Amino acid sequence: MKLSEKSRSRQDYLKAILSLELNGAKVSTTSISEKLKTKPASVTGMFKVLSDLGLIEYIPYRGAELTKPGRTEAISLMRKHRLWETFMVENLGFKWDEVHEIAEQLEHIESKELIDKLDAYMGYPSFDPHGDPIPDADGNLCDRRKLVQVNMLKQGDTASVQGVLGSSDTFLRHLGDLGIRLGLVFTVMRVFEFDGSIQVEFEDEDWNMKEMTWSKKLVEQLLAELK
Amino acid sequence: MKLSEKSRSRQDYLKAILSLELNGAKVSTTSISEKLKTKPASVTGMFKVLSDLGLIEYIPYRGAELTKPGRTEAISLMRKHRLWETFMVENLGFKWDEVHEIAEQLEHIESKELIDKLDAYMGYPSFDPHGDPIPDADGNLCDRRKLVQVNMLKQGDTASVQGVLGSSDTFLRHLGDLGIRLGLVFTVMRVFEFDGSIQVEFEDEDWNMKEMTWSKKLVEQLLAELK
DNA sequence: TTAATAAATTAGGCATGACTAAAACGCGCA
DNA sequence: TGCGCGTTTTAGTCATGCCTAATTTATTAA
Ligand SMILES: [Mn+2]
Ligand SMILES: [Mn+2]
Ligand SMILES: [Mn+2]
Ligand SMILES: [Mn+2]
Repeated sequence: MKLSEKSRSRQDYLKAILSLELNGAKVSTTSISEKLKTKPASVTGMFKVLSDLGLIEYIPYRGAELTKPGRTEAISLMRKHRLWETFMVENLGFKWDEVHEIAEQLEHIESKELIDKLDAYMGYPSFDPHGDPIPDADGNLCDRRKLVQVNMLKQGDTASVQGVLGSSDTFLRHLGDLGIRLGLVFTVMRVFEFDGSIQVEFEDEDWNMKEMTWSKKLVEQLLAELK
Repeated sequence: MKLSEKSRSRQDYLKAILSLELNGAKVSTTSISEKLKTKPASVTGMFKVLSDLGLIEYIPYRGAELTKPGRTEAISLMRKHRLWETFMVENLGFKWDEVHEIAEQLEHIESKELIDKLDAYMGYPSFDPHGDPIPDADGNLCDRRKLVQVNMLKQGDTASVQGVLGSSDTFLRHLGDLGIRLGLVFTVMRVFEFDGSIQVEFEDEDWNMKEMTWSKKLVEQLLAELK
């Protein structure tokens, strides 16, 4: 077995494992195969490779866990992913639903100098366009901003959109269609118990006050910061 | 054979073929294998693949030639390579000898939107940090700036450093060691017939006039624009 | 305690893109 | 015309990472 080899595939597995661990979920071959759109049998094979490389602790039929080096690598990938996303949105003018797939590629560029200089160039941002925290150059990961799901808000609350749960492009695109963007300040006018939807009021791009009703499904995935 | 597949390997072959064609050299399996640090037998294999994909015209024992689609793809790679190099030097503060290897990775990122927005962000630069022209979004490649090799200059000529021949990192690093950078304005004081070296005068970073003797090997690879 | 079921692993293949060694080719020169 | 040598291709392997199908294991319910 050739040690010390990096590869896009291995790195995507490490990232997927980290993501499940951060959610407190069990890292099974099935859960990983769903995330990466492969098959459980393929995951078993990769678990062996990563285990031989010392990047995960793998007990057959029991699941996997990142080792110190594995976690370091995974966090570095997360850092790169989020910094590139931030660059694309803040500097290049992409919308927040357009950058995930491209960052999925950019995160594999091997150069610590590059990512650290990009970080400095942007002034060391703390959060990516989806509200997720960006690990610093030493791999320190701060908590997600103390945000609340919008469905927890009560009538009269004023808050600003600061993130989303998950990273579904269709959801982000839907938000875009409705004119919901990061930083949008809105006030909860009414909460409908019947279907869990809420009526909100906010200023649109043309400075006009606008009323809108957000569905239960939408507000459950939308994160905001209370004013 | 799975058509329509992109891959880093195939793309590097296309770039290597384009580079040889632009130099007017014959595209043989040996020449490509030297450029890519593979073996001629491997090149034969890849020539077949690229030929099946319609990206090159390949006649066994005769060599290869880019087709229209192949050339388009290769020029797009060249565009991406040079734009990323420019970004790293102009925006991130890299030196011109540090960016080639990283651009070798970045050029494979698949996203026309990304590279076009990066191009716009930088104000549509025409030349990369090594003086090479950057193809535009439609694949139009203008000529290299009409530069002269420094060994062709005569006593009393004043010129500015605008590029290098080839892309050897050791050469670029050597230039850096001597304080020779893009845009440096210098005057030829003497030309030594004996060994082809020339004595020049220029202002260093601290605004002091500085004299230096450049070797024949150095000035042959250094390109400048006459004032 | 055992049987059924769901999850995970093994076995066997395939595609890509490298490699080495051996055979075939093509071109210049006698 | 034909020989010789350097170039190129072919043949056969290997590593990676994916797949499907068959088998094994863990867990849960009877
Ligand atoms: Mn990725
Ligand atoms: Mn993100
Ligand atoms: Mn490359
Ligand atoms: Mn260049």
